[in-house]
Amino acid sequence: MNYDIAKLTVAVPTPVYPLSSLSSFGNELLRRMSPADLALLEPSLKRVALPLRMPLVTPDVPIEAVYFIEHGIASVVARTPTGQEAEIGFIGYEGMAGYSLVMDDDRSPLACYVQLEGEAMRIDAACFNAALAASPTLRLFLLRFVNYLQVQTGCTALVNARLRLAGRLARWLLMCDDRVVGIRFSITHEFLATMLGVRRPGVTVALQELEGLALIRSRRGEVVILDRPGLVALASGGYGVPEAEYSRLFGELDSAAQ
Amino acid sequence: MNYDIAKLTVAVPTPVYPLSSLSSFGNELLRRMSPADLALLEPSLKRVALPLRMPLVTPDVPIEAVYFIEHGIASVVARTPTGQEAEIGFIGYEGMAGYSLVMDDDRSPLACYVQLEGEAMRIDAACFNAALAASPTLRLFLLRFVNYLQVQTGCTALVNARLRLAGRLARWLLMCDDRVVGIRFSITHEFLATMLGVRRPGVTVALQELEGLALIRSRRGEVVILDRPGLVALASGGYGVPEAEYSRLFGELDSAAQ
DNA sequence: GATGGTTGGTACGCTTTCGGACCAATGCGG
DNA sequence: CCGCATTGGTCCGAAAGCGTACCAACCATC
Repeated sequence: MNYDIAKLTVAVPTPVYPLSSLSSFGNELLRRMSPADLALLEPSLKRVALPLRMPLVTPDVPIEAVYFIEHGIASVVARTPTGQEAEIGFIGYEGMAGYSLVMDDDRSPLACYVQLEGEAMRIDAACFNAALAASPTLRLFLLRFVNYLQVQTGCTALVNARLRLAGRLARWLLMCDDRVVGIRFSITHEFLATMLGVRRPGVTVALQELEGLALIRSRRGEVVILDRPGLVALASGGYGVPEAEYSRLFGELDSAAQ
Repeated sequence: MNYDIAKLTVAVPTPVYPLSSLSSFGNELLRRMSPADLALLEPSLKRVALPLRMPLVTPDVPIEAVYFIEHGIASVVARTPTGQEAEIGFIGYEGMAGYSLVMDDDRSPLACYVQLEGEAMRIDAACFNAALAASPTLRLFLLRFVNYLQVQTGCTALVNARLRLAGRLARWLLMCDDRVVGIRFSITHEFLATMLGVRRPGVTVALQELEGLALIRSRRGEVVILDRPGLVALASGGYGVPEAEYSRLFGELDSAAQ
């Protein structure tokens, strides 16, 4: 476990908005939306656990609920009919799963499931849609996240086409590090191979390469980030664009706030 | 030249809506939006030529105008700071360039430019934003296209990770074929290499492979599709998901209507 | 502390793709 | 009709990654 559950229940700093005594959320979208929009959602939000591999969106099935992630990581995944899959979106406490509803659709051909266990604020699709219908500003606000995710997915397509495995792996580790408390996280080679769309032994070798450069430290089922700038350099431009986009759209992430 | 300019000026079938005498558009979004929403946009729409390589969206620069493509093809392209690029979105008469405005953003880190010359209905960003502000239904309608494009980009990321060059090339040719009148189009190997993010000689070899399977016929600066089902099979699942998504969101494309 | 499932490390030959270079064919403009 | 830029075809060695297989290390459980 690489985050502190206890932290979720401790006191938070002085509220800025009247409502914020109720809005001690780890999720950046909930933290940053207007108090009025948050008030619309809040009665229907329920804190739920996100166990490993829990499906949040099932392909071509109506979306049951939206999840504002508090911590942990969910991946948006595309699959070929033959069962090959690759990660095309990476969502942590800065985002939400089930974003298709924001675009007035009720389902998606892409899957989304939990990759690093955590917690989320869950809201039923019906309640969420009602809030969207009631507040144009809520939809516009959440569309910024959709916009960001589109950029992120585009960059994933770019690095998949252009970068070698070590570079793609470095990017993935950086994105994971951005969304996790602390500098280490639990992850298996097998899992990384599925996400990156490569062979498992390839991941082993690539991790060794990164470890040889003293950028990470790799243990059984665990990776420790040692040198972020080094990883960014190795990702050779594949990391940074979506992150800058998020900052532009939402302001800087306060990583200490998580 | 692989489309018929003259066709743009000939009479169209009997209108369904009162407005449709004015709405003889090749663009599917303009054809399918509600008459009221079309009426909002129509006074500001201007038919413009899309010469090869014309930039429609410049990265990190405010979007000047939205282009509803009548024919021809625009590509959304992601670039690394080092200048490597790859195509992450493919837009023809079924879509629009400058879609970031629909998500209430005024710019994008992704470039968009013309890859196959054609024509578009252009509308100034300010006019377009005014129409969006005036009509919630217009935004919801165009969000379906954003949704579709997100799926398409995701599939691009998937095939870039999983498919070999011949498969990715087959997918690209199919997508091109879907958006072009006739079974042939003008394209250089160099250009395809840039789009797919590979070496130019690699494209030459892959095209020969497809030609050897009698799926296409390749001439200098031109490709002819001979066997669509064969290409779909070779793309091994990489083609079809976004296309089905478009049909679900907008109904079947009437390719004869173009 | 034996057992068995999970996870990680390694090896092998093979295919794909790369990077670079070079030349041939094409077709346009003078 | 010639010259030249564009485009396409080919070749080379090298690197990356694949598919497969096998074994070692680790860990939970009994």
